[in-house]
Parts: sequence; C-alpha cells; structure tokens
Amino acid sequence: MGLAAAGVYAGRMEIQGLPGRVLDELGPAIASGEIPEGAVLRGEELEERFGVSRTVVREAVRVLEGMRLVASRRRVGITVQPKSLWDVFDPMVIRWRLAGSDRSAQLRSLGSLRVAVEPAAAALAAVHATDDDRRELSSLAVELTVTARAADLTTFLGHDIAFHALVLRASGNEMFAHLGDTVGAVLTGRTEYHLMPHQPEPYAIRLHREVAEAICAGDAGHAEAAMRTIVTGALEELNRQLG
Amino acid sequence: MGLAAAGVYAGRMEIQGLPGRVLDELGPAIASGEIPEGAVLRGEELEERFGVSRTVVREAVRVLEGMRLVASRRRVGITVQPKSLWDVFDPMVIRWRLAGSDRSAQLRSLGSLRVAVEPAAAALAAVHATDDDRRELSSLAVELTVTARAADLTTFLGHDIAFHALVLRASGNEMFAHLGDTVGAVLTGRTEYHLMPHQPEPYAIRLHREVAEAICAGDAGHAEAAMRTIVTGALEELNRQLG
DNA sequence: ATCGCCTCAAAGATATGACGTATTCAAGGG
DNA sequence: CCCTTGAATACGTCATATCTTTGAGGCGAT
Repeated sequence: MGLAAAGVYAGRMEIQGLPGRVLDELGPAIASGEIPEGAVLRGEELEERFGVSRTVVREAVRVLEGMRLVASRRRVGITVQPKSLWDVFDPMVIRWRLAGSDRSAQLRSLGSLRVAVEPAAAALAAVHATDDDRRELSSLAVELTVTARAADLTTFLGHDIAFHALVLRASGNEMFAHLGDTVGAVLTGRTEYHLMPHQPEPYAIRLHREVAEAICAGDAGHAEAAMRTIVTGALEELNRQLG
Repeated sequence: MGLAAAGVYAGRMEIQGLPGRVLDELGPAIASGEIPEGAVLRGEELEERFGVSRTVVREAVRVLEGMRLVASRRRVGITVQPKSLWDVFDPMVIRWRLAGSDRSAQLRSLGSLRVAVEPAAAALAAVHATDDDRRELSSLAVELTVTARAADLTTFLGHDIAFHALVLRASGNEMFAHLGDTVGAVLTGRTEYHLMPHQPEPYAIRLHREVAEAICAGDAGHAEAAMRTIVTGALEELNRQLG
C-alpha cells in the first residue's frame, strides 16, 4: 500500500448496545430542537417509548447528562438544558446537530473555528511534523490534484479530509489533532448538502499544494498564510450559500 | 450591583449522586495516568473499591465511555483507552488533567488553543458585541487595572477570567463562547501553580485595555492584534516556566 | 513416532438487560 | 410547620449474550 493510506479518520466508536440505540434516537431529537429546551421527560415514559428497561434508560440519560444536554433531578424528571450549556465540542453532539435542523448554525460555528485553528495548526506543523508526516502530506497533495482533475468527488473528499486531519495531527497539539474528525464531519456535511462548488476549484487545490510544500520546507509563515486562505475561502463560500 | 458582575463563569454542574462520587475518583485516576492505558478494570472490582452497587458503577462507566476514556466489552472488562482517543475537549477531562500529573502538557495544549482562538474571537467581538457587552468590557478593563495596581491577585484573577470569557461570548460564536470556562480553568491553574509573574505585568494590563477599547470602537484588526499579543505572551511565559 | 501448527468446538468469564424493592429527596397540600 | 406523595435513586438478583480462552483433535513435516 502507498504511503498515503493513513486513514487517520478513525472508526466511529459509538456507544454499544441498547443504551446506544436509545442515544441515537434521543440525542438527535434533543440536539435538533425537536424536544425543546426546558421540556421534561419522565424515565418511565422513555422506557415505554423505546421498549427498554430502566437500566438502559438511566445509562443513556447519564451519558446525555455528561454532555450537559439534560439534567436529571428527583421529583422533577429529566429536563432538557438550555442550549448554552451544551457541550458543543462533543463529537456526538456535533454530529447530531449537523444531521438536524441546526445544521447551518453548526456549520457556521465550525467554519469560524476552522479559520482560527487550522492556520495555527499549519504553522505548528511546519515546525513539528515528522519526516513521515511531510512525505504523506506531499503524497496527499498529489492525490488531491489528480482526483480533482478527474472530478471524482467522493475520493477527492476522502483525500481532502485526510489532508486536513494530517495537518492538524502533525501540529503536535493533541487538542488540534482531535479536531480532525470534526473537520472531517464538516467537509462531509458541506459536500453532502452541496454547500460548495461542484467542481473543486483549481485555486483551492493549488493552495493545498502550497500548504504541503511550505510544511515540508518548514516555512511556518507561508503554511499558515496558505491555510488561512483556504479556510477563509471555505467560510465565505459557506456564508454565500447559506445567505 | 455593578455592571461588571456578570459572573458568566457558571456553576460546575457536576453529575449528581453516587455515580458522581465514583466519577470524581475514577476520572482523575484515569486522566492523570495513574491507571495506565490498556489497564483492565472489572465491574465487580469497582463495586468493591467504591462500596457501591452495580447500577452505580455501570452508570459511571457509561459516562466515562461517553468521554472515550474507557471502553467496555463483554468477557474482557472495562479497558482504559489510549490517550489519543480521549475527548480532550470535554470540560471534565480538562479539569481532571489539569489537576493531575498531565498538568503541564494540558496547559501547553490549551495555550496553543488560546493563541489560535482568542484573537479570532476578539476580532469577531469587535463586530458582533452588543452595546451591553461593550460597556461591560470597558468596566472590566477598569477593574483589571485597579485590582492589578492593588496587587489583589484573587479578585484580579476573577476579573481576568470574566474579561476573557466575555470576549469569547461576545464573538457570537457558540463554540468560542464555550471555551470561556476552559480558559477560566487555565487562568486559575496557572495562578495556583505559580506559572506566571507574581505581579500582573503593567504591559499586559495595558493590552487588555487596548482590546476593550478596540472592541468598543469596532476595530477588529486592532482587537485581534492586541489579544494575540496577550495570549502569545502568556504562552511564552508558560514555556519559560515549564522549561 | 514425535513435534509443531492449525482449526474448531466447548467452557468459562464478564458485561448486559430486566425487574422487584427500598430509600431519598423535594414539591405541594393540609 | 408537618405530612403526603411522586419521581429519581440505589441495591441486589436473575437471566442472557457474547467474547476470550483453551484444549482436543487432526494434519503435515521432520
């Protein structure tokens, strides 16, 4: 296999079993606003709704409580917390919101986050990337160019995700690295919902190559600038599409 | 009460009850590395260790599983996941790591994150802040100056936290806003562990005033630049102190 | 014939799911 | 101010599912 086969975009690692099933239904319902802030759910009600026992409901609720989506109080029930308290950085919450009616708000937030983080990550990567990282980055930049020319959107998306994830990881900052999956979700989302040009823009591709070259050369300033151009461009495109 | 009393730094909202107690002990033990990666815990063992029932252990474990700190598999037990999978943005995980032996690594990561995010937030705040935000920001800048001169470290810290949280919130980006508590934890941590000058530096104070003024004036570029100087300075100081 | 290795099936261990009961807390009525 | 009451909370037991281990058997090679 080629050097480019990293596949950093790791498996989903969902929570298993029945609590997972409950979560997959309840979480999106809350995150999308279908169950509004302040709504009160009773445990027993959830048992019936999902046809599971208290054990399962309670475990699922605990997880939601950990994400600050709900709070459970005696004599009151399970209360949906105001949005402002939610753990908006939790990967599950992000995915749920991207899948639901909050999608555009979530994409905007993530867009700004990318503008802040990715250029900084590129600059750090220029300093901290390993030789393997640099080799793979070059390789991905080539793949990106090739698949863009072939207008092969799906594999192009895959390489794009891998590229950005690699830059974030190569920064050497664990928190940046963990945004790789999130960025992947954003890129996937905006492709699925056609929030970007249908043909990858040659200029954007060129910028990706520039980022790769600058990181390989250890030129932090150039890497940061090129990456900033990429992500601000993406944010502008997003704002254009969403009005 | 004065305009400055926002107290955005919301209450801790810990998970309640016995599972919370278990979490408060088990979480830090894992996050600090005291229980190493790959270690396997059995449910029954945890029941004995904490003197609680299975229900409680299982709910606590589910929450840890939601943070990706552990994975629970049949016939094998509860295994501590490799660090690279942890949800490093989870506020609880951050607090646990800041309290434990990972403190310096966590502070470094957060330092870089601040450098990336806070200048961007300041620029956005210059555009999106409400009039109330601007008034309160000015007020906080004054308080900061006064308490710094009085060398009143504790209240100074409080105002510093409120200042940065307010800028993040005023950016209008929910994800930035949620980093307010995290930044608060960082500032508290570095004060507690004496990782900063014992006297607030007059230059840093001046920069805070500049940020406030720029945001009030709607000058995004200046706000961003001043904030960048603040956070890069903090990061450099951190690197100096940690070697 | 003995050793080594592979395959498959039984066994054992552990999480998982469900449920009955008791306790605790807080809201609301007397 | 106390009492009732409703709901979450906590405990313990049982049954089930599923994974890992292990060991028995077969097969080939030396």
